[in-house]
Amino acid sequence: MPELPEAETVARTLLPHIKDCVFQNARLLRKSSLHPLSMPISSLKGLKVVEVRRRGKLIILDLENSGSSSSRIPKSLLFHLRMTGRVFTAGANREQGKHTRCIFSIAKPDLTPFQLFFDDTRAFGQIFAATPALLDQWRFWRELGPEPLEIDASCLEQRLRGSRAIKASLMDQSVIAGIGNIYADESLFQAGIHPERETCSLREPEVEALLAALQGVLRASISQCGSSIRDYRDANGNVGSFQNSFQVYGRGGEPCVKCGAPLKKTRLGGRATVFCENCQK
DNA sequence: TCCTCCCTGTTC
DNA sequence: GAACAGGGAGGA
Repeated sequence: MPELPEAETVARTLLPHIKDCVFQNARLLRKSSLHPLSMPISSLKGLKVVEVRRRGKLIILDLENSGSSSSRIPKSLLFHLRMTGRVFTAGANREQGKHTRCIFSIAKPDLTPFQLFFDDTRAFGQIFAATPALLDQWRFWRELGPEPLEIDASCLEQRLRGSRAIKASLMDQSVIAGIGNIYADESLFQAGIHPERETCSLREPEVEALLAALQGVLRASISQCGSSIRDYRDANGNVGSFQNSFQVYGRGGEPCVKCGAPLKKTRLGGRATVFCENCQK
């Protein structure tokens, strides 16, 4: 389930492959894999990749005109991997797979062209070719919250208003960006906070502990190239290893690493939720 | 604010 | 052959 650390890892591993490469042809194999607000992918032809970065769970390729003519409006290509999306490069001869949704052919000037694949088994992921004006029309983008690794506790406290369950707030991308089910459960456990606590009931030290846990878990996962449950791979096809460090996610019924009591598994907001009733209040 | 749906492979 | 995995859109 690609969340912030996985998107960060894909962006980092993709960059050296495609920096300074120019988009040529593109083939969209499943219409619904293109965001409805997106420009046609053919409009990327002739654009050069100048940067690959991440915002929340989104992977963003910044593009600019490779020639001297035509418009200077910056464009970008965004990937949202959702659960099973994968972005990777392959040789010019690689055939489309069963779950390939889009193929871009790209090349560095005067070098052999190759391909940028977007595969997605469950087809929830989307690509979005955009100008800044188009992105502004996308409500999700407009309302995307701040990066959790760049905020302080007072900022988080301000954003955690209202009476919702804290886990629902953490996973709300307009509150903070990039947190999904795995890192919400893991950070709440580390901070000793019950996932159903109302956000407005959290005291200042608890918010500080929560942010510290969140940032610690995200940084640790990034340093281990993310978590691979089954589908996730980086741009080189490698798995991450943070799944070996999970303390609660996917461990319902197993003993708590802190107190030994069996971890409780419930559903919260339609999502599987695992926590320790002893350690999380 | 909460629920259902989208989608497909895996597990029970 | 049903349950489950789950981010976000859209509706109740």
